[in-house]
Amino acid sequence: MDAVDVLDALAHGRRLELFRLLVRVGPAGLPAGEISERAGLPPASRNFHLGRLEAAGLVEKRRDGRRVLYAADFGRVQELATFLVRECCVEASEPCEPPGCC
Amino acid sequence: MDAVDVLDALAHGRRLELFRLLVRVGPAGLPAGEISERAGLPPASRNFHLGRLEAAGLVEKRRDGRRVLYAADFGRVQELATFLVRECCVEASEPCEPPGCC
DNA sequence: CTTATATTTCGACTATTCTAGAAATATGGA
DNA sequence: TCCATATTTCTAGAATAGTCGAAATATAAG
Repeated sequence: MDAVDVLDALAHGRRLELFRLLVRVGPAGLPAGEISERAGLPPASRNFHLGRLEAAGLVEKRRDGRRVLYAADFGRVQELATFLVRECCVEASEPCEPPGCC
Repeated sequence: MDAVDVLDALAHGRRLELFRLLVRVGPAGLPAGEISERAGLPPASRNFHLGRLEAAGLVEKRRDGRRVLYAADFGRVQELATFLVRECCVEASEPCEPPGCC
């Protein structure tokens, strides 16, 4: 996993909004058109951002007739969090007690 | 918490490297000069990036004599992860089973 | 006060990302 | 095939972020 790609994909107001929308909707996902409506994004911008989320592995797309559905990939977030603190305190001189760490 | 700020702060190769360095070192932190050495970053760039991490609440700085020590704030990462999937599947039509979610 | 060391701020240049209209492509139905 | 609808790709200008040398600022010790 390239953590920078995942973080970069989420580090944008529009994309964070899109991702959280898909998280709320669940595995069923939403068609691209409805995503545009609900997020107030023109098709070109919507595709630009969904494309980055997809490249980072945060959303998956599948075709359903003439529509394309996008859905969030939840596991990716968990992976990310564990990666960030993976080597916590390995170089620390004193024992490490902060919460969410070791 | 402004999740975009936290994500944006981490969504950069240099900054991710800096943060993980401070995570490894633990709460004791490192002086700015040593951070420059270990990360191979000139002072101006180092400060630019540490400043963004600090603004996002991911690192804290404290003065120690003529040095300034930077240390990671671990809790922030946990907060971030729970925020990202907080409203998971609240709009889903079918029950939601993916791992790391509901 | 003067000097040496550590860190921060300034400034200008380069590179990347965002945005969205318009054109192109794909699908399904009559 | 022809048409309507859904989505993607193209394109170029605007906005934002990154880089780092050099100057400015802070701190401690003699």
